[in-house]
Amino acid sequence: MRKRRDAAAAREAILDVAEKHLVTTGPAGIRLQEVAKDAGVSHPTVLHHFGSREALVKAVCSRSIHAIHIGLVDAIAQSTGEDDQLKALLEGVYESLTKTGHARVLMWLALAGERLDGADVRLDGVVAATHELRKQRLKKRGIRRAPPIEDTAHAVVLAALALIGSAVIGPPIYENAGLHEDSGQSFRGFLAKLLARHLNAE
Amino acid sequence: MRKRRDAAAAREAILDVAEKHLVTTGPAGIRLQEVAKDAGVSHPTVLHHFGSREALVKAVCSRSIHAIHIGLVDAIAQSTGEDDQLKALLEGVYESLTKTGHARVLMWLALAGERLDGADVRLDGVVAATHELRKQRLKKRGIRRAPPIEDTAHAVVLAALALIGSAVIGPPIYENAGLHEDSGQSFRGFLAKLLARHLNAE
DNA sequence: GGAGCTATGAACAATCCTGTCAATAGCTAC
DNA sequence: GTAGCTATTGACAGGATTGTTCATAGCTCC
Repeated sequence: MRKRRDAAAAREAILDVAEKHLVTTGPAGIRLQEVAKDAGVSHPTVLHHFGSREALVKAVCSRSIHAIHIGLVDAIAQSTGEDDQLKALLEGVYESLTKTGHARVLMWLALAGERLDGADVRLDGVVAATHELRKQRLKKRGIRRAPPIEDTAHAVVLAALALIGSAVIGPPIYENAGLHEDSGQSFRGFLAKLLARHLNAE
Repeated sequence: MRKRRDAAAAREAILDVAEKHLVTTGPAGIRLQEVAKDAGVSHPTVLHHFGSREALVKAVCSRSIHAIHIGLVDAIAQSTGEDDQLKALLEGVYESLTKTGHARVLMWLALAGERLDGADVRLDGVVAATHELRKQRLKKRGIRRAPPIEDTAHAVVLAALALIGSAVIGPPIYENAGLHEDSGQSFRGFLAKLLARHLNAE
C-alpha cells in the first residue's frame, strides 16, 4: 500500500517531477496537487517535505540552476580549446541547455524575475579563459595589441544569448526567417564560424 | 457613478490593462479580477466584453503580436539601409521590443507554447531585403559570387535572437559575464559591427 | 419624455489551490 | 516482538478564480 522512502529519496523524487513541471509550465505553473500526483504521493506529503509551495519552487529552481552550472562546466571541460572545435563546444553547451529543458528554465526565471540565490552560473570565468586563449593565439601570430576584455565578454554574451534564445524560440524563428524548422545545427555552425573569425581577427 | 463607454472603447481600455499584465506575468498570470480592478471595472464586465478569460488572453496576445509586427516594420522603415546605420537599425528594433515589453511577450508566448494565429511577424521579408542589399553591395565591389541566402537568414536570425534575448535577460547576463549591468548599448554596438563585417565580407 | 438597447455590477455557484490536522502505516533499534 | 520515530494520507478549512444570473443604470433614438 503505502510506499515509504527516506526523506532524501522522497525529496529527490518530488524534485524530479517538479523540475519537469518547471520546464513546461514555469515556476508560476507548479501546482502541489499535480506534482504530488505525478510523483505518486499525496500533496500533504509534498508539503511535509518542503514546508510550502514556495519553498518547493525555490528548491527546484536552485537545483536546476545548479545543474545548469554543472552542465556548462562539463560542456566546456570537454572542449580542447582549439578554434576549429568551437562548433563542437557550442553544440555541447546547446545540448546541455536543451536536453533537460534548462534553457527554458533560465528564461522562465528571467521572465518571472525569480530571485536566484544560488545563482552560481558564472560566465565571467568563461570570459577570462576565452580571453587568455585569444591573447595567446594573437601573440603567436606576432600581434601585440590585445583586444579589450570587454570585446571577448561581448562575444561570450552573444554566444550565450544566441544559444539560450535558439533553445527556447529557435524553430519558430528559423521558420519565420524562411529557413527550415530544424536549422538549429546549421545556425550554430554559422555562429561558430562568425565567432571564431572575430576572436581570431586583430 | 457607473461610467458607460461604448463596447469598442471598453474593449480597448481592458486590453491595454491586460497587455501590461501579459508583459509582467505572462499569459498564464492574467487574472480576470486583477485586470478588471486595474481597468476600473468589475470582472463580469470583462467577461461581458470577451466572453471568457481564454478569449481575453487570445485577444490581447493577438493585439500584442500585431503591435510587434508594426513596431518592427516601422523601425526598419526608419533605416536608410546604409551599412554604418546598422547600429541605429538595431537600436530602433531593440527599442520597439523593450519599450512596451514586446520582447517579453514574444518570450512568454514561446515558452507557454501559445498558438499565435495572427502571427504575422515575418522575418523572411527582412531576410530578402537584406540579401538584396548585400548582393548589390558586393557587386559594386566587383565580387560575383553571392553568398547563399541561408547565410543572410542566419545573420538575421542571430540579430533577432540577440536582440530579443538581451531585452529579456540582458542585464543579468551582462553582469554575469563581468560587464556592467547596462552594457546593452555597447553590446548592440558589438553586434552591429560583427554583423556588418560579415555581411560585407565575401 | 419615454422606449429600447446594452454596458455594468452585486451576489451567487462551482471549482481549484494551498495549507492544517489528526490518524495510520512502515521502518529501525532494542 | 515491541516501542518509537516519521513518512504518508484522508478529510477539511480558507481563499482565490472563473463564470452565471439578474437587476439596474446610462445612452440613443423616436
